[in-house]
Amino acid sequence: MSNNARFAEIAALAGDPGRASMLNGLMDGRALTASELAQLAGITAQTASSHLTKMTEAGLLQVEKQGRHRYHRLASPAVAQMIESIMRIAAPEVSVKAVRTGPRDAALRAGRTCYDHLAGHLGVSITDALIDAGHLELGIDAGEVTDSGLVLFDRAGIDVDVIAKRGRILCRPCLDWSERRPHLAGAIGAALCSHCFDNGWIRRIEGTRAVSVTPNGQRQLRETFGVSLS
Amino acid sequence: MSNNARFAEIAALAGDPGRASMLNGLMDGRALTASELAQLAGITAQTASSHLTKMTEAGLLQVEKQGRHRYHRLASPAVAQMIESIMRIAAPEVSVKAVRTGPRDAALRAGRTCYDHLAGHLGVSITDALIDAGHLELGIDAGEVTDSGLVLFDRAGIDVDVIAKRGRILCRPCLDWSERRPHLAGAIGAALCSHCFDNGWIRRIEGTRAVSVTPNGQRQLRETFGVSLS
DNA sequence: AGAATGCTTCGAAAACGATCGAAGTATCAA
DNA sequence: TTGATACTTCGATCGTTTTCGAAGCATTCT
Repeated sequence: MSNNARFAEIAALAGDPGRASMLNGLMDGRALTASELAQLAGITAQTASSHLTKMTEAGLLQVEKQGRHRYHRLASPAVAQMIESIMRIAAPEVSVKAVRTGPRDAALRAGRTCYDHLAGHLGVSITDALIDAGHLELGIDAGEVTDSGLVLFDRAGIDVDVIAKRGRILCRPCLDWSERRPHLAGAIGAALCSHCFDNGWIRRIEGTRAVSVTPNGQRQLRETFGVSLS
Repeated sequence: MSNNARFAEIAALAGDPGRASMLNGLMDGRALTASELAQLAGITAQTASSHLTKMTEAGLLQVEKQGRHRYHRLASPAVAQMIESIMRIAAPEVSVKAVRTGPRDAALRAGRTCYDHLAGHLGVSITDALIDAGHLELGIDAGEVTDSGLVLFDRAGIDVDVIAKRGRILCRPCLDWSERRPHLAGAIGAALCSHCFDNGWIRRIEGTRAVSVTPNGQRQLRETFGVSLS
């Protein structure tokens, strides 16, 4: 198959509403069953199954069989990045009189996971606080944790040395589609996200990839990282 | 229109072989006419016109009318990045007994432009030379020009200060689909590419985005940047 | 003015892919 | 073993999209 045909094939896979919904649903890095994905996309199990087969064969997804369940997840961070980059083009301009499309959407804008790190107002706020304090440098395409940042993370109980050894880029920016500004991604972004979940600072809003900040989380984020969520 | 529907719409646009060819043809940042794009994609002018209209309406392309010609270009670097990210997923694994699919393909692998910077063996070789000499640090997701690199570029006649002020990321990596390793992109990558063209170090191979290195270019690249093209 | 070029619009034919009901396989539970 | 759940495969239908010939409009050339 020619290179170009394969390009079109991959893009076309993401270009079906049903499949797009499923890919979106997997953007938080979780592995979901075929039924869950079917419901999420609003299609029958048969249709979903056919879609999932195609996407798996094309290398977009990975399946893990576990008893009578089949867990599907994005095949790699590269796939998540592809989805993000499409989302960035697809995200409507944030107009002055932007239509708020409902409470569910508002929650997503407030805070959500993006593959394995934090996004939305929450993610950008944390990122901004780290940059303002000189712990982080972040552009649209590249980023770096400063020495003071390394100290800070270490003090917070996030062992950067261990994380850095996993052969994954430590620190990279990810352009937020709702805020249209970069937030922290990469291994350190993922570690920070886990840390927030593990310590009960944030909690997932059932059935979505939106997250809410607990009162304790709000305090801890302010005290540890200087984050103020307006 | 829901967010998800628009995502699917964008991806579907890239998911047609004809349109994919055209987008690929525009990846070097040039603006091409509708006829050129039609020929490139191997379709009739009518079909191309319909495709181009759709992509322009969706915000993927920009048109510039000039007399009886209509020049089409990618609407933004973000679109180029989206295409790159899809290409990264679509690029077949480089197997040991990879099939060389012809001389035209070989030329592309040897050297080409990628949006506005250099890619292929040429691009990666330059990038490697800069990294080896300590002028550049580059990962898969992030990169930085070192102090010695700044001096080097300045001495070569590339004014980094001026470039840096254009509000574009100075230095970022771009994963090469043929070499599957990062090459230099961002503003400095674009400047370096222009510099090579302007000084006659490289020349575009008519009708493709492949470039050939002139004998003088080969010498200059070696002397200035320590590049050895094997 | 008349002819040629570049491109778009219209309309019809053909191809393709999504969808779901029905039936089949695998796993689990009791 | 029996029944339920999770998922896949098959087959037919139906809607969408691509495609290109033909005709139309705009611009440039002579």
